[in-house]
Amino acid sequence: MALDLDTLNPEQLAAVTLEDRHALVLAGAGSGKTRVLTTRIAWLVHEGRVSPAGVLAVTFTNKAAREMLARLSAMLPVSLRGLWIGTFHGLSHRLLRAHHRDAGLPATFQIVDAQDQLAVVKRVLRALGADEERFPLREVQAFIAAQKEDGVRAAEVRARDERTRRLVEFYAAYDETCAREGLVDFGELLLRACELLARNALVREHYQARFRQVLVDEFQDTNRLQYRWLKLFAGPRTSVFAVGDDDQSIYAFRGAQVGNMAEFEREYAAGCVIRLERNYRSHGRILEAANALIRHNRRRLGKRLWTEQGPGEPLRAHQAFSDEDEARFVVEAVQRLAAQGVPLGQIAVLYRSNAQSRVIEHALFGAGLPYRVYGGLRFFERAEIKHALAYLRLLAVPEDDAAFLRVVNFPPRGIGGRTREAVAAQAAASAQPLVAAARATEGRAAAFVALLERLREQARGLALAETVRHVIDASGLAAHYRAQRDGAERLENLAELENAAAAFAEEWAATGGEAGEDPLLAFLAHAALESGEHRAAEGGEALQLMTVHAAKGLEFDTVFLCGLEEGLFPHEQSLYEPDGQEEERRLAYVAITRARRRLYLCCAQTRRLHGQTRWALPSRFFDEIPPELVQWIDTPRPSPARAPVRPAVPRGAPFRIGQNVHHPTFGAGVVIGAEGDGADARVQVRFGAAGVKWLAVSVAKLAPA
DNA sequence: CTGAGAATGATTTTT
DNA sequence: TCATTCTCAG
Repeated sequence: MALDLDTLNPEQLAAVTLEDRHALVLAGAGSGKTRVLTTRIAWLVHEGRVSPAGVLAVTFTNKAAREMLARLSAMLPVSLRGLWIGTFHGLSHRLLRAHHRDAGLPATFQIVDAQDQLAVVKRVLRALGADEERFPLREVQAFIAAQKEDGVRAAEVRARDERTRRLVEFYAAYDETCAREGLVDFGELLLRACELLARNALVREHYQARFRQVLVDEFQDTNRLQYRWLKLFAGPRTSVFAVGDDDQSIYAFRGAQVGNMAEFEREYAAGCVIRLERNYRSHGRILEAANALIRHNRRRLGKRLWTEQGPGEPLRAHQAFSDEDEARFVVEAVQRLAAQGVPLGQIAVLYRSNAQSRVIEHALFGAGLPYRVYGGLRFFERAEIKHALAYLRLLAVPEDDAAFLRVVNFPPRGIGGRTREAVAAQAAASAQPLVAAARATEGRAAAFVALLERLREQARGLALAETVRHVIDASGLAAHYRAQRDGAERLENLAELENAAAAFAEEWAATGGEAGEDPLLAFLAHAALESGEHRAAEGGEALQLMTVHAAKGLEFDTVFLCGLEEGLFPHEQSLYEPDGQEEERRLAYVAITRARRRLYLCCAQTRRLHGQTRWALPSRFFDEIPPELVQWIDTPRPSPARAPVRPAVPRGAPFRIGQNVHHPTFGAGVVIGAEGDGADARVQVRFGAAGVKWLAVSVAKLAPA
């Protein structure tokens, strides 16, 4: 695959060969987005407009970064050394390793994933004697992560109430702990990188002068911090090429700001917005359904997909009596398709929430149909892997308290809470890391430290994979799992970790790595930043089961979309979130646009959820798809959904639950409750910063938003 | 310190 | 319903 511009459509070509300026590319589903992005880079380099070292290409996933790099290497005969391509986190990590002193980090700083972060938060809350009833662990963690995603440090949080002030204290203490122990969480990677660039003019100017072309993929998923990150890398002579699709923004709950697209257009790309609306994936009816559905969203930049393929088959819809019947319907339809020769790997079953997979799996298993479920724990997130990694971290950084606590008693060696508390108290009193305090004790804790020191001594001079092997054996992990009845799989995973280390070391040697860096440190960072793909791969012999979120970016010949019911999809939780309904609709849009040829839409009248049987109406999304596109199977078309899950506001009240509203003082909010009617009507509204408030409809200047 | 039962709470999760 | 987390007795 050389650099081939002839097969690009006019819009793609315009984007690829755009003059040197900022641009926003609105790339619809299946419009050849990745191809445009990679061809753009190849074109810039090929034309001599930029050297590979002048390119910064940012993605969200490692998979996307790898794919872009692979395509680029195929298109360009030149060495791509010096090209910075990777995830926001991977690139931030690279920057921070190179400038750790300027960033105020130890050379051996460790990356903690969400799991590790939770453990640190827990430790901090315990140390502060926090009321864990009032401040659940997960909420505190979410608060800290959300603040970082917004680029806000503890000292900068505008705390209006007592509760927030307390949360800020936890946030500050958490950051202090991380700083003391040399730990950096995902948000911190980006925040530190931003602060480094913002404060250090020398570093900033160096990178701004170097990167003449900045390209961003999946721009609709960027959060506030990532937007800032991009602005800091983009100097006065840099062109930013942002590619995204506001209609596929489905990660607001993780801090993504769809508004970044409009903001970017205003701030950078004014007058240079290119729309890729020609779709190469789906048949006409599927696109029409998607277009019709998404038109119900109000906040859009606007886009309408089209295709030169014919209309194709009608969409098929089915309302089953129960979730089990729904699963049976899927199984029977899949069997018919399989009999027609459709490969199972080209069929996907999508659902809103993971809990739905159980029933479907059960039915598939009963029918003997092979399937693969995506989601769940990934390789580097498995307990046995995290344990092994903790030992490795302790080799690299003895003073890593988080790692210490994880394995001090694993495998069990009789060091319980009592001993740990004593060691922790000693460490706190002498302002030392836990290892140092433990070394000074008599007994088991000291013996553990001796074990660590022995391991470190023995690992000296060993290759990375040998070190991993040695640690697994000499730490007692291998023996522990060997003795367990169901430890075989865990042992296999540990063996796989050794393989992963070997593969990593080889890759490391081939690319040279960063000068002077320790391969063990690099491997640990790799493990944290790339927790192992668990997303679907093309082909295969098995049916693919996954959430709609996990399906983003993928495509299948046939898609079954299950559980299209009010309360499930759109999910009832979304009623309480600002713009929740629109996000759910975008999610449905993503689901629909995954299908190439056949799309089945399923719902059930009853569903077992949390042990109870619940009744549900067909999703409102059915009403938003033109009926002439849909063929109902075995079911007369159900009556329109309309009725909300919760009772609506009493008669005559102008607001419905789930509705977005605006208040002159509190700003944007969403109606989450109501009582009374007429002159007494009151509504409960959740505002962003101001929190939840009850407002009298007749008094408050509340307007629909 | 450890294992067994109770309590809990339960969308989505690229890094 | 069910999986994970927490508490308490041995």
